[in-house]
Amino acid sequence: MKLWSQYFIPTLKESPADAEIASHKLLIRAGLVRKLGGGLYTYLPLGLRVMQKLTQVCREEMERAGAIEVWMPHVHPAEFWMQGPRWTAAREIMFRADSAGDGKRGPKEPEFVLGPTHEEIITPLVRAEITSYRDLPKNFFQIATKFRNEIRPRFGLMRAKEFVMMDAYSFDVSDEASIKSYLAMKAAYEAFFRRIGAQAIAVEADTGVMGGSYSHEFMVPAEVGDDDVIYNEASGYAANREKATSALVPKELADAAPAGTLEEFATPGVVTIAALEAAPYSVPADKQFKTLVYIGDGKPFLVVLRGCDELEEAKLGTLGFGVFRPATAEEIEPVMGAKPGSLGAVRGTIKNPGALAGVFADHAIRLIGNGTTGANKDGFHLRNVNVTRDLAVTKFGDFRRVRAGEPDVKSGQPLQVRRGIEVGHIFKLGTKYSEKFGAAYMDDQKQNHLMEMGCYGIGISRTLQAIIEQSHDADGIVWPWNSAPFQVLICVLDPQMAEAMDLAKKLAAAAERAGAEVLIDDRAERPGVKFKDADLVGIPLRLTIGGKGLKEGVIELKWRSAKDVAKVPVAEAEARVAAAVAEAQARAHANG
RNA sequence: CGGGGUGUAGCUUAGCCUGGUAGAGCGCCUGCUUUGGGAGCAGGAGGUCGCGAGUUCGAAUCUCGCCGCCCCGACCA
Repeated sequence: MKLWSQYFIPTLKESPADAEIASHKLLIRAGLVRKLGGGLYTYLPLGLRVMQKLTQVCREEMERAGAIEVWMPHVHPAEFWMQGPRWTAAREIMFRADSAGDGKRGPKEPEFVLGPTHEEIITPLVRAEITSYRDLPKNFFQIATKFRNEIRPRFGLMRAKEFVMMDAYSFDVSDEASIKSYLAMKAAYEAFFRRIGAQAIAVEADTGVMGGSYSHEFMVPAEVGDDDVIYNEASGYAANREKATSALVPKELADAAPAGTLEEFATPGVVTIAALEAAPYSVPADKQFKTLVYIGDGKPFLVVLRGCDELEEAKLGTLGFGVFRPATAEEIEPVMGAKPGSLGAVRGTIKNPGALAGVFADHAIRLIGNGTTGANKDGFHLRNVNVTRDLAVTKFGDFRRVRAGEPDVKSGQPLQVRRGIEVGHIFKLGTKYSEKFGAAYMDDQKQNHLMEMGCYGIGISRTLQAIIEQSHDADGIVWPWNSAPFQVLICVLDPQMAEAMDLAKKLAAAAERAGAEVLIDDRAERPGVKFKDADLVGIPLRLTIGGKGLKEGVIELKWRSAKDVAKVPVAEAEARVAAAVAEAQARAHANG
């Protein structure tokens, strides 16, 4: 039991100017956190209590799923990362942790980095400690601070430079066993989000810089989310924007027979899809080929899409390049023979085809049949371009961005799009890291094999804010029972009345015996202030003890999530409070 | 890193265009009154106007540079 007057809950009437979204404003106004700098926050007592709640539920669910808790350093010798498979890609987001001196001691390359995640640390550990199939499977997790030098921290805790994450790493003897671990974690995640009262859904996701074979993201639907979820409610299909695909191109699509002769025509000044759509050319965007030049690991490659489609850059990750980026105009001309706007992938028109690492075409261009593309000659295009006959395609793939309304691959019904906050992510990694670090085990036939890995993350601090985003009203936060910093708030309107305070303490004890945590508002404030703060802070169950009520022999019982107020006779109050707590716990247990 | 915005008391801000005493509300302190949905009156403390140059007799205000913060884009839990 805590007394508000002795505790520290600095609430604010007005929102700070730098908060835009509801959950960010409420985090500050309800006194949960304070900002130190961009993406850096101090957790005040109330914020810390919520964090501890989430952490504990997370720990319980991980352990229930068979994972084992460890604690790894946050300062990593950089050589672990240099030995790993993603140093080039990951180093930009890592803080370096050299001496804070004036640079005389500081080497050019970092000696230490702050850990953004821990694959590079856990894999060498397991390599050294586990060598027999008898010791597998193993799944290690920790709940700790992560450091990422985010280019743009956002929305309070939503994307911070320093944040709390649960990260877990599974090691298995085989692909099948690894899938089992993966599914166990997926179930544990679902249990975790259910218990803390967050509505999170699992969606198929891209593996990104993590590498590996497949993954799911856990998304909390919210308008302010950073990610688009593409889904169809009926079929159950759900994927994030980077991964989403559709049945736009039928599987059995027969390529049209070549039609017409390849023909060059002058298009002076035309360098955009839109300009070619306009008169006098009038070529619809879905009959144009869009040719993009990228640089992958230093070598240029082409991506061909329909003129009406957008490239989903993340999908280029499937091509196997370590890093890739759009080519500059200066890089393009020597390879292609023309400036951007007149490019094409027609055989024989590319100036220096030998320089290319490949020509990758989106499946959807097969829908074009007879189309138009750049001639690799400034001011000229080619018409009657046929995919199979004319284009120098190395490989077809899915590179386009899916749009709402396209047919779902599962049901053929239209796909929908909504925004979401990514609160968790699970990856089946395969042997990407175990191979790099030599994490192998010996089987019962004395054969050595690489371990099959998985890695799993939950953004605990981000989840905290996502809950607020999902559960608030005009007056403040509405905490789910299991996430609340306290479950019961006792508002004593006349704290100078000994009778009122005595009753408050008795009720607090009853609520505590029933398993709740109690905060008593004993401040010498007017009732209006206390009620406003109570709504703002959002503790699920509020008991009000006032001089007026006591004269009538009643106290009030009110749920934060409901409007109605129940008057309870003082004589029955202890029993009623205990029953209310028990009921809330049962409800929280049943549906989160 | 590119684009846009912004910086005045602990918080929210006015003043800046058109240079001349830095103002309000909330919060805080003292007193009196009030006491069931962010009270009233009276008194008070609190400011290098983000930092640095420049223009000027004089700069919160005009000019230049830097920095912080916020929003949009790429990345992520």
